[in-house]
Amino acid sequence: MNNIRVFLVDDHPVVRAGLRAMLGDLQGITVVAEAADGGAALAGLAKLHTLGEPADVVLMDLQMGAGMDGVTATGRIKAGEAGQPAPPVLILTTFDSDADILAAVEAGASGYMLKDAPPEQIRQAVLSAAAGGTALAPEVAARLMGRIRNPEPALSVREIQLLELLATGMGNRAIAKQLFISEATVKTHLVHIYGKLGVDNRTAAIAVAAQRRIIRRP
Amino acid sequence: MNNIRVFLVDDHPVVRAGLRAMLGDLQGITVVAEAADGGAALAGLAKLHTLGEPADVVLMDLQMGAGMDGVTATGRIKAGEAGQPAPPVLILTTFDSDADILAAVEAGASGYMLKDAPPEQIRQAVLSAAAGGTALAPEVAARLMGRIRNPEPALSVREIQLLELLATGMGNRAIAKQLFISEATVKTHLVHIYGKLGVDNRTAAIAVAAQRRIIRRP
DNA sequence: CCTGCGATCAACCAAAAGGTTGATTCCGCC
DNA sequence: GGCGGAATCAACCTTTTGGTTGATCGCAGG
Repeated sequence: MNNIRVFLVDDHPVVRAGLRAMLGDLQGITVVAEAADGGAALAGLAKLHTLGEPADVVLMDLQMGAGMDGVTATGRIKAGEAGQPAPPVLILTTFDSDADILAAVEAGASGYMLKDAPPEQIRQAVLSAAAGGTALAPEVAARLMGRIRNPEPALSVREIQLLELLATGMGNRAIAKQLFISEATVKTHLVHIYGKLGVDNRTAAIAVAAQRRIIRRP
Repeated sequence: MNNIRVFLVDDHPVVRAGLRAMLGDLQGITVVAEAADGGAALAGLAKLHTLGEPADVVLMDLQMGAGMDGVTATGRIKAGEAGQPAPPVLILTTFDSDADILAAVEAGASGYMLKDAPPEQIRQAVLSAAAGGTALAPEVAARLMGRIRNPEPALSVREIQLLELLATGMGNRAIAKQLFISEATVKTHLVHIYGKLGVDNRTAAIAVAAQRRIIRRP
């Protein structure tokens, strides 16, 4: 059986319709179900599973809130159901910030594509993911390559996390609470961040991080 | 002739496909052309015009860069070609910041819808725009109402100037030097800015200002 | 002409952020 | 098994910001 069964997850009906139209026309690919958010996606996946018709690939939009959870949760299905491997998750999103990419890869996504990619690229990514491979948009791949090549200040995941909260205007105290750590630790992280970004205050850190696309700005 | 001729403008092939599928099914609506950016859109509109088959509605995504220009430019067609009215422009975007909405309305858009709106709402908006009416997404309408009820204090030119330097990560001392004023004055301005933006520190001010598009971010 | 507002500055105090030193724990790696 | 890096926290100190009060100047509008 070489018909690839795709599960769409995106909160925009327009985008779902687009993907459906775009992928549905292609022979060998069938869109078997859709969901508007992470919760519905998990329910849908479970249902398909019990029907004995599991999806082969999950195509998921990455939103700040529930998106990431979706990936990790999908991964957890794998752990729970021993014999049945979880479908690979292919992220399809608008932004290409380091923070997003790293988070997605770390959460176990097997691909990261941008929404403005040409249809053919998206199709290829789906095929590749279904075959157990990985698929990165050229822009994303380039960014990752750059990260490894440049011994440039490699920020840790935690530090990027911090940076993101920083950019929302939160004070050290608020950040500490949010991350369940002490203010002292926040300050330590900040000192490290400043050092790595070659900067000496939080505002400049945000400016540099945003410019280097370490964090996203909508 | 009651067949509505729609022109799609969106840089995401996925979204264009979605809209095409979503609107094309509906009787009385035909998607006659598409474009990926403002420039191509203008060229396409002109071409349709010379063919004697002008579009009735332009459905346009609003991107930071060229999107807004597209609306104004479309408006300019109207001014140029005396007898031929320009097609109404319906904005369809992801974000609903005050600045975006205001800018769109000011530029002459005849509608502002959000991409996560249900298909039916989008169809209604297209029909309404084609009929010469306006269409606002409920969320957008609510936001506008809120603005009228309690208008946000406008920042002075000087204050925006400050904000811009602020966003580069400069300290008060540096800003003072740059603007040839004293640190005291910088602080005074900042206090005013914080008040107007409803914020209490510089980082949050930048976040809000950026979100409201009060300052640029490349 | 007077009122209001933007821009400018000063002095002062409280709070937050920045910087340093040092210490602990938990990893992964050679 | 030890080495180094990431993450965590504490105590202490300096600098920067934030917040307040009050004052001067110039210009636009009623």
